Amino acid sequence: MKRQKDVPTSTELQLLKILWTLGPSTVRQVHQRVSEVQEVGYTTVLKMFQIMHEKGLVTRDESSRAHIYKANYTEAQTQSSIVSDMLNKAFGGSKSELVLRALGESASREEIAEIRRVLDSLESNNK
Amino acid sequence: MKRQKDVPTSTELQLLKILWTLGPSTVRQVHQRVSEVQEVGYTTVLKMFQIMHEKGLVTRDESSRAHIYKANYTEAQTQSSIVSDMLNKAFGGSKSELVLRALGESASREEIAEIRRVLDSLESNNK
DNA sequence: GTAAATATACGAAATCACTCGTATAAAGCA
DNA sequence: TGCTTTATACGAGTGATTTCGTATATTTAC
Repeated sequence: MKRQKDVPTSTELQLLKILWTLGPSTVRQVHQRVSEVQEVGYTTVLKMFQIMHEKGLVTRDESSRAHIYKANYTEAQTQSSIVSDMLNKAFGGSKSELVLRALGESASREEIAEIRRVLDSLESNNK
Repeated sequence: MKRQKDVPTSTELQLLKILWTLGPSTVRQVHQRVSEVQEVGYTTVLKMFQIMHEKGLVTRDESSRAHIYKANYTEAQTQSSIVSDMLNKAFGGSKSELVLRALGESASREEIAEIRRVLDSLESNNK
């Protein structure tokens, strides 16, 4: 079996997003951010980071008392993993079908134009 | 919180795919299909369908002894749910970023052309 | 220098996904 | 008729995710 690098769960992704925004952060900093939106215990966030650390989703600097956590993959890398996983599981690898479902029903003229620009740029790069 | 209709798990998706291919089927029929690829107990598949029935992912006809299960959503509807869920969780709703990640690195000229055709067709329909 | 605040570690509970074994009932057949 | 096959129901166990409380250590503040 081809072993896909583990895709982060929803909760993990939520925390990673904060790390991508704030940069390397302490648990307290991240907890404060999460708390603006949702009530959650400090130790819950701590535990999540410990687990994410075990999984290799984050690295940490333990040199000060409050450990500093850092995302181990960029947002782009993580998004690529997620899409690739979904492409295999739900679309039989068909990228055009994925795009069709992403846009179907609700694509604005704006969004379509934006995607054309993405295609143009990909095509000129991959000469 | 906006309640997203529940997205099927990987295992559920695997069984749904078989229903989409075979049409309404008994547990035995689906189990036979799954067994071609992977060893799994009959009652495991049965239980999965019972759970999927509770969740509303499938309906069933109980008029004969062997119940006949039927996917409650089309493959296209399910793919749309999955993409929409992912779009929210990982891409902040940005469809163009999703496309970029789906294609980045590994898009063939072929695939890009196919996606252009999808865009053309969407644009002519949504006049 | 002692009390309060703040840090990590750890264990445990709740829930879900997935697995299967066993009980029981219905059908098929010799 | 009675035995084998085949169906559903149900309970339970494992592993992963997410939650938090408590223990303990360190730092800060008075």
